[in-house]
Amino acid sequence: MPVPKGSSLDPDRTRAAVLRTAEGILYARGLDGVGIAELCAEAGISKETLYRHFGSKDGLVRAVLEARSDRVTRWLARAAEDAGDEPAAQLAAVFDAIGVWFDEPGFRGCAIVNAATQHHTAPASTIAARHLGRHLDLLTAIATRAGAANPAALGRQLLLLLEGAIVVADHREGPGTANDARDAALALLHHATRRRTDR
Amino acid sequence: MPVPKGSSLDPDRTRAAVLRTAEGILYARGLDGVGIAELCAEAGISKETLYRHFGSKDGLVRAVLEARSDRVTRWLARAAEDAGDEPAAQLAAVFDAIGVWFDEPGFRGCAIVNAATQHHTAPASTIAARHLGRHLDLLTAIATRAGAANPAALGRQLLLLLEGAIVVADHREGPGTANDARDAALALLHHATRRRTDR
DNA sequence: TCCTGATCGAACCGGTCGGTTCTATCTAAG
DNA sequence: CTTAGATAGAACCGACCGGTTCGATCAGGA
Repeated sequence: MPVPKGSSLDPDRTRAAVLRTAEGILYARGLDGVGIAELCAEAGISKETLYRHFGSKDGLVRAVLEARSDRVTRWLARAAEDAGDEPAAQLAAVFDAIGVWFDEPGFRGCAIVNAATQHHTAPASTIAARHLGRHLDLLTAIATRAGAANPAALGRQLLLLLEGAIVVADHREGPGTANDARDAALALLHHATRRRTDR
Repeated sequence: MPVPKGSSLDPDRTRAAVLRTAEGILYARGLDGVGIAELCAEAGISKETLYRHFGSKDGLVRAVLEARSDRVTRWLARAAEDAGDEPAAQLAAVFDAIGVWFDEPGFRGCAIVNAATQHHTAPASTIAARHLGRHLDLLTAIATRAGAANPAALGRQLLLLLEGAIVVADHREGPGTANDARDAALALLHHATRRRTDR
């Protein structure tokens, strides 16, 4: 038996389920590649219910992107944590994690960056800027713990590798992109933490 | 006096002008952000003329992206050539060139990659893969001339920096992105060409 | 028991889309 | 001069869009 017409058993559960469904479809087909009618049908709710929950398609997109950014950020931070206390190991773990992601079926690049590319305006662009900032924070923290001479600069360089790897993995063949990024990241880390007397 | 109704003075000129106009609008507003009616109006041609020249909106997009890829590729290669014979100087020149590009008003990231992100299908994705391959060729050539131990690997790493810089410059504030990429690129070059005995 | 509110399903709205076709008109070649 | 081809401009097509509204239906609380 499908869903009856009356009140849902749990509004928060419904909302979360809608977000999860919409996230998958919007990621796979793009922000403009799917209409709200189809999103509602896939999520099993009516347009009126979606409208009350999210106000508009833009509101739904905003909620989806924010949830996704939160989850990705936690996922990367967790990957670093689980790699132990060595900064170099943490950095390698981050790039190994995205390597696994690249190989997953349906990989289409970073959903938040893609959204900002499609709608170069709020809310997507705002969320994307914050999303990159979160990645930068993680990488800069690793650079700091590694004792880099200029942790902020190294963090920004590592961010370039992270985002570049996602773009290249999305638009080019070849499974080695994450490994290339990891090698480059470790080389930069090594370079930035090298003692002056080693030169 | 606008354009009369009869045959154009030069079909090739007209086609090139349409491509130039369409490229600017499609880059600024996105593939789905503008209809062919507006493109025709801006280019000063009728829909029927555009249809005969390009067959469809997809055909127009393909022609625009191919022209853009050709031009960008020549522009980067020229930047490297003009920097002299030193591989390190050529590499720095490439990233300095994109730094100038980042600061131009209306910068919106790489038009080809953006298009492939919006329409994750042919022709955009095909052209994007080839576009990245062209960049890779240029960077690998520099790595080879620099005497890198593994020029192919270094080229791929440099490509990550190039594409990452474009993405970060597009979606984050701050004017130093190209400099960060250049510094990282030179560090990687240095690392890859370092003699074993220097370690 | 009887409301109140949430929900579905469907119809509807104005607008835009890519694409097609028609006619009047102009140019350039024969 | 004649004619074949290219063009502008406009109407038109079916489809889809995001968003709104309405009635029927159902659950849970008073």
